[in-house]
Formats: sequence, structure tokens, C-alpha cells
Amino acid sequence: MGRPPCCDKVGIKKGPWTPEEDIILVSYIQENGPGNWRSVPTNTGLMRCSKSCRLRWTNYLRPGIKRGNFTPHEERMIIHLQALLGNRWAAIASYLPQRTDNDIKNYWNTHLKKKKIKMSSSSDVQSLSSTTNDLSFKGFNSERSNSSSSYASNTENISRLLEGWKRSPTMNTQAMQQEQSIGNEGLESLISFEKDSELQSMLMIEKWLLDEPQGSHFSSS
DNA sequence: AACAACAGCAACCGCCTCCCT
DNA sequence: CAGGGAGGCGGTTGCTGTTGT
Repeated sequence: MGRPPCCDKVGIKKGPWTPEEDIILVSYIQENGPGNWRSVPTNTGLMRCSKSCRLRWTNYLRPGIKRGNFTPHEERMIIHLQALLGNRWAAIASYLPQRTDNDIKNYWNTHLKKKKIKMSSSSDVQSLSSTTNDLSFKGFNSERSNSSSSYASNTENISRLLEGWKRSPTMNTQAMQQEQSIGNEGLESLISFEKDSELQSMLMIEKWLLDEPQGSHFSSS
């Protein structure tokens, strides 16, 4: 309430992250593990606010993040989960561990929302889910498939830097645990989703979600 | 070839929740 | 128990690249 934004401080840098800043942040987290974001700018000398550091880490530098085109399967997951959960992107992202909530949100806003509006005029969500697959092959994925901004190339570089770290024994068990804490139940659903027919799995997720009071599945964060 | 319009995405902002004191 | 602070989340913005004219 009335609290000034953390980024209002003088000297706090805003805007795109440079590869150098990325490396500093990654090295720090490599040493200390994610968390205690407040201390990151002071300990690293980064002229960024704690929120900015956390966002950069969770959305781009965190190991295991998949970038690039969404698969038709992922698309269907998002569409279905969005129908079930609404715009709870973090909850939706917990079912797609390799994707970030920001990524999913962007993808929804730029691709799927339009498609849903278009499709909903002629059919219901169920048919949308099934037709999405076809649409994906009919050029949906080909849209700007090669869009590789300077950010992307930077991220690739960072990813390469991280390759060694991921395999290193010190890979912060803390970080690993956080990765895994995304939700074992969600992951199990995802795994079974791959195994079973998609419809069956979706129904399972749906049931699982609706049986419990809303939000109880995603209480841990 | 140049310009305008559009689309995609990284990052910021502000509110909310949870936890610690 | 209340207040304050840190982290988390969703909405939104603005920059950059792409496409169309």
C-alpha cells in the first residue's frame, strides 16, 4: 500500500539485459542458488532491482527452459488448461515445466487468443482443441518461425555457458529442487498425458483440478 | 528502395499473498 | 495480532524485426 516501486531507486538500470549481466547473474546463482533476490544486486554489483534479476533468471537463464516454437501438443495443453484455469499462467506453466509463465502468456496473447476468438465463433472449445492440431500444421507454426532476435542469440550463448553448469555436481541441488518443485503431481499428469490418449489425460487433469478446491494444487511457490 | 503497419516478445509495473518480526 | 518487506503473479508497455504497399 503506497509502497514505492523497488525500481524507483536512482541508478537502477532498466531495459534489455546484456550478456555480461547475464553471466554475472548466472555465476552468482551458481554459487548461491536462486532465492534471496534482495541480496543479488548488492552482492553482484548488478545495477538491477531484485525483481528484474528474479524475472531474468526464471524466464531466461534458468536451466531446462525450452525456447522456440510451441508444439501442437503444447498448444492443446495451453488451450485446454486456459479453459479450465483461466489466465493463471503460473498454474498453466506448472504443467509445461520447460515453458515459463511469461512465455505461455505471450504465446496465448499473440497466437492462441486470436485463434480462439476466431474459432469460437464457429465452434466450441472442444473442437478448438482438436482443430488446433491441424491449424498448427497449416502454417501456424511457420509464422515467424525463424524469428531470432538478438536476445535469442544471447540466450543461446548463455545456455551454452550453462551446459557445463547443469552437469556440474554443484548444480545447486537447491536449484534442482526448485525445478522439481514445480509440481510432481503436475508432472505426473504430464507424463501420463504423453502415455495415454490425450482426451483421457485431459479428462484426468480436469477431474483432478475440479475435485479439489481451486488453488490448493498450486499453493506452493 | 523506402516507408508504414503489424506482430512478437522481453521487460516493467503494480497489486496480492505469504512470511517474518 | 499487526505491520512491513520480499517474492510471485498477471496485465501491460515499448522496442525490434518482419511484412505489405
